[in-house]
Amino acid sequence: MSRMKSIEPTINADDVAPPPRAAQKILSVARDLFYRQGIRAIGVDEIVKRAGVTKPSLYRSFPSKDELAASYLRQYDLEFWDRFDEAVAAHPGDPRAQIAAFLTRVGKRTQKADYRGCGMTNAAVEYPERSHPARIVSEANKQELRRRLRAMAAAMGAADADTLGDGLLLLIEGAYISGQLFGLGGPAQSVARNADLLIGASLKK
Amino acid sequence: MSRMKSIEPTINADDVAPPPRAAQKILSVARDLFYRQGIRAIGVDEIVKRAGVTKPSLYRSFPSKDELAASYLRQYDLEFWDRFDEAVAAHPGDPRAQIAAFLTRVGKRTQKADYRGCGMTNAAVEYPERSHPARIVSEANKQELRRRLRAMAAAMGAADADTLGDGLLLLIEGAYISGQLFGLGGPAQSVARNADLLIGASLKK
DNA sequence: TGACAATGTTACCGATCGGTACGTATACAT
DNA sequence: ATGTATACGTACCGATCGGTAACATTGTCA
Repeated sequence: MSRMKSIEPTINADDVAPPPRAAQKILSVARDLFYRQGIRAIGVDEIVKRAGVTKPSLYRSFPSKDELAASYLRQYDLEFWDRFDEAVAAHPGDPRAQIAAFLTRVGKRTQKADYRGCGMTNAAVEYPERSHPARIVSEANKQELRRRLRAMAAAMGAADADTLGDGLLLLIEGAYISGQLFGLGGPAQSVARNADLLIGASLKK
Repeated sequence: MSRMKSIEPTINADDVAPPPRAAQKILSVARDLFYRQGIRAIGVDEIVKRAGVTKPSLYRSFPSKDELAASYLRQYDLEFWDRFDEAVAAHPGDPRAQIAAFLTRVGKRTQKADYRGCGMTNAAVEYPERSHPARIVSEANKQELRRRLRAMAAAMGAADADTLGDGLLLLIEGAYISGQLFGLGGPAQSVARNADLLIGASLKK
């Protein structure tokens, strides 16, 4: 009720977005809290408090907390593939360089102070049940990542493309976890170098 | 520390400080539930119910749920190094074979139906706060693992031992996570093969 | 047997969990 | 103005969270 700042003369001309303003704010806050603290660690009360809204607003835009978590991960999925495709686009037709570019960036990100790993991976750890909405999004993302890594390994001319693709996936997941386990100076900073060594050892002679 | 399992029916000569029977049962049940479902997902009520005891029994043996979780991880730590040292002892003086033996077993375990990854790693994901009792145990375990892997890499004669040791750690953590993310047929089954390729590529020529 | 300590039990605490019934404020078309 | 639809807020729900006070039972010694 202390919303006395109606200095604005008429209606806001810029905010023409049809989806409820509250939903966007809620998702934005939830994304931040879920990633940094974990999904189970954050209650809906804290989300709505920090978003400056109330609970019914949350439940009008999202059917449940679990679905809100799934929405957070769907957004995370989009941003993940943006980053991935950015590395791919930077080196057309050169999958080895594409991997190197992607992993160099991953390695750098893991060295940042507030790094908390991969939101997808973390969610899967928090929710082992296969049917959980958040986990379904997470599993789909990882399946697709595996598919693409194997395809890139094949394009590199690996002797055993599936094994190399899976090896790269193991290194990536290891970097995500190690990045949040060890802080600065952790093993994750060497992920690009190790991946390149593994690739070199996996190509057809 | 009186590690003899005496069969004497008389007084317990070895077990000088008899840990309460209830405490053992509680820890056993907690270990199972924490590992399979996650620590945050399990309440103390469920633990005591399944253990056939009541809550005060739990809180007389453990100061808090967080400390119970830490105790679970301390036990996990012991069993982990048992498995690790078993692989080491199987191939004296041959660190490359030791790693191969350990990772072959890890790869096999990840293919079991109820595999839920590494309890240490999972706990660290669940509790990002550095000061949490469970996370402290987890971090110590991982630091030690890193130290030993780097030492083994050096013993193998790696060109860059620290990088290889860290690469092996990334593969291992990746296997833990991938094992629970993808079920059967996941990337984790190739961890030993990929590790061997990486080792081969990292030795001094 | 009696004394004592360890262990187990009943019943309860305040706080927080995810979720909802229901009334209110605002915008726009008629 | 008035109807109508939509967005938002107040107040509350039962269940469960981790944790505890007070009491009953048990086993082990002298």
